[in-house]
Amino acid sequence: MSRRKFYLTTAIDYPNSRPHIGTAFEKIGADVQARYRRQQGYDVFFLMGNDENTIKVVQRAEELGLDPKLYVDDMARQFKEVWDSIDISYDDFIQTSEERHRIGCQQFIQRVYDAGDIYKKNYEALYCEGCEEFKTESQLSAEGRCPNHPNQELKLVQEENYFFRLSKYADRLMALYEERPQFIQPETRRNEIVSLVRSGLEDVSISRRDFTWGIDVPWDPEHKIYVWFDALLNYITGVGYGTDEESFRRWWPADVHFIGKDITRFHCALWPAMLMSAGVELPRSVFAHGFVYRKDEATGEVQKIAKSLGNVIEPMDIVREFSSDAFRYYFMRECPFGGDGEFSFQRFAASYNADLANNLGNLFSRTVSMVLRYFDGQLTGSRDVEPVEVFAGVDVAEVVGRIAAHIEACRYNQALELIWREVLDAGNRYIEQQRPWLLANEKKPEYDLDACRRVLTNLAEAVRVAAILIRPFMPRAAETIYAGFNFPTPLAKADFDQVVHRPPLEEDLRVTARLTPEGKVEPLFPKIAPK
RNA sequence: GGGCCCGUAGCUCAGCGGUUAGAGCAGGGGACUCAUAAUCCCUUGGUCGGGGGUUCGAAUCCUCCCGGGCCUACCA
Repeated sequence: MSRRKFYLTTAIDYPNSRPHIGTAFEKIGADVQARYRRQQGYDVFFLMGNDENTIKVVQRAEELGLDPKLYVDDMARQFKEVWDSIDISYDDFIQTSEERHRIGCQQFIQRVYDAGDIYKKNYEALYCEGCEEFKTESQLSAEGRCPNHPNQELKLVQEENYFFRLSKYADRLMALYEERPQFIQPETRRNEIVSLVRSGLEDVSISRRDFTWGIDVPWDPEHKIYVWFDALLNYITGVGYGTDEESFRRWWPADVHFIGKDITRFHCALWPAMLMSAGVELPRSVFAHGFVYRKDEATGEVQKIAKSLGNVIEPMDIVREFSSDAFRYYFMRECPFGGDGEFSFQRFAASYNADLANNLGNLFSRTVSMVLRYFDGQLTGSRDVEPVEVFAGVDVAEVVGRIAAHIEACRYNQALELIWREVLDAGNRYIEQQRPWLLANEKKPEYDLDACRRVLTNLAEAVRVAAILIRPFMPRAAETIYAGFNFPTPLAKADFDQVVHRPPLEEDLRVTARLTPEGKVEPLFPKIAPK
C-alpha cells in the first residue's frame, strides 16, 4: 500500500545576490504546502535550488576573483542558511552546476533534438545581459536601453544558434489550458498565458556560443545550453531524470511548481512544450504567486524591493529580532499568496502583537497558568471529560474542511483568518463566559472545582486544536503549544482529522510546558514594544 | 494598440445575484482580572470608484468612463 505522493518545487534562484524577503515569500508559501501535505500523510518531496548556469555568475565570480564553481557553492551555502533560518523544509537543494543536472539536461535536450524540434539558425539581435534575454526594438526604452537595466549597454549579438520549435506546440498548449483549467493558477495568470499563446508563439533560441560556463549541447559542444532551457529542467533532474530512474518514476510529475508571476510564461508555455517534445509527462499545476512590496513607514509609499532602492530586508534580520514563526505568519496572513502584498515594520508589529502575542500566545499562557495555579498542573479526571463545550455551536468538521480547502488552494491568508476566528476567538470567549477564576475561588458563590477542571480541560482542547491547525504555518509555535500538555498523540502524527476526531486520553491531562524559574509560562510571542 | 486583474469602513481584506454589506486592526464606551495592561461585551465608521443597463432583486451580471497595477505587441 503506497501512500499518496506530493512533489512540489520552488523556482530556482540566481545566486548573484542574497535572498530578500520577497524571495522568501515564495519559499514560505511552498513550505506551508509541503508541511501541510506531510501532516496529512502524503509522501512529500520538496525541491529547491539555485540557477547557476548564467553569465551573471561568471561576471560576479570574476569580480570577486573566484572560480565560478567555488562562488556558486558558497552562494548555495548562504541561501540554504537563510532557508534553514526560516524553517523551509526542503528535501533537496539542486544546483544546476551539479553533475546530476548536467547528465539529465543533456539527455533531455538530445531527446528533443531527436524528435526533430531543434534546428540551427543564424540571427542577429540586441542582447541584454541583465535579463539574459534578447530584446526587440519595441521593447527598448527611449534611450535604446533595456527598461529593466537602463545602466547597461545592450550587446549586438550575431551568431548561429539552436532553436526550439515552440511554435509547433501552440495548439497542444491551448488544448492543455482548456482541458486542465487548474494547470495555471491563479486565474488571472491563466488568462494572461492563454492570451499570449493565442497571439502566437515564436521559436526560441536555446543555445549560446562562446560561453565558458554552462552545459554543453551534447551534439555540438561549441554551444552551451541557454540558461532558461536548462533551468526548467531542474524540476526533473532534481528527482533523478537521467540519473535515477526509480526516483524519477516515483516523484514525477510534480504536483505543483511554485513560481513568481514574472516567469509564468516560461513555466506555462515553454516548459510544457519542452516536456511534450521529449515525451515526458507534464506537471499537474503551476502556481504563480505575487510580489512583496516595501511600504515606506514615513511616506506611505509602496515600492519594489531592490538593491538599487536600498530597501532590501534580509529574512535573517527579522528572524534574529523576532522569530521564524513570526516572519512566516506575517507573510502568510497579510499577503494573499496569489496576489501582491506589502511589508512594513509597522504592519508587522501590529499583526504580530494582535494575532500572535494577544490572541494566540496569551490564550496559551492563561490556559496553562490557570491549570498550574488552581490544580498544581494536574487536571485530575480530565480523562473522562468530553471537551466539546469550547466549540459548542461550531461545526468543527466543517471548519476544518474549509481550512484544509483554503490551504490546498494556497489561500493561506484565509485559512489563517479562519483559525483565528473559529478556534482562538472561541477559546478566549469561552474563558470569559465560564470565568474559571471564580470557579476556583472558595470565597465566591460560583466556587466549584469540578466545573473548573472541566473548563480547563476544554481549554486544553482548544490549545491542542490550535497547535495542530497552525503547524504548517508555524511549526515551532505548534510544537511549543502542543508540548504544553501531555496530549496522547505525538504532534508529528497529529493530522487535521485528529482535530475532528479527538484521540481518547490514556491518562489525565497535566501541564508539561517549559516554565520560567519563577514557575510561570514562557511567553510564546513576547510583545513588540511600539517604537 | 490588444488583453488581463483590481478599485468594498482610516488600514488590511472577505463577500461575487437574494433578508437591513461583513471581519480583523485602529478609534470610542463598558466589564473582568486567569493571562504577555492580555481578554470579553457594546459601539463610531462605507451613496461597495462613477454613469447607464439587464433583473422582482446587483459589490455581485452587461456596457461605458475614471483611477491603479500587470501581461503582450511585425524575425530569440
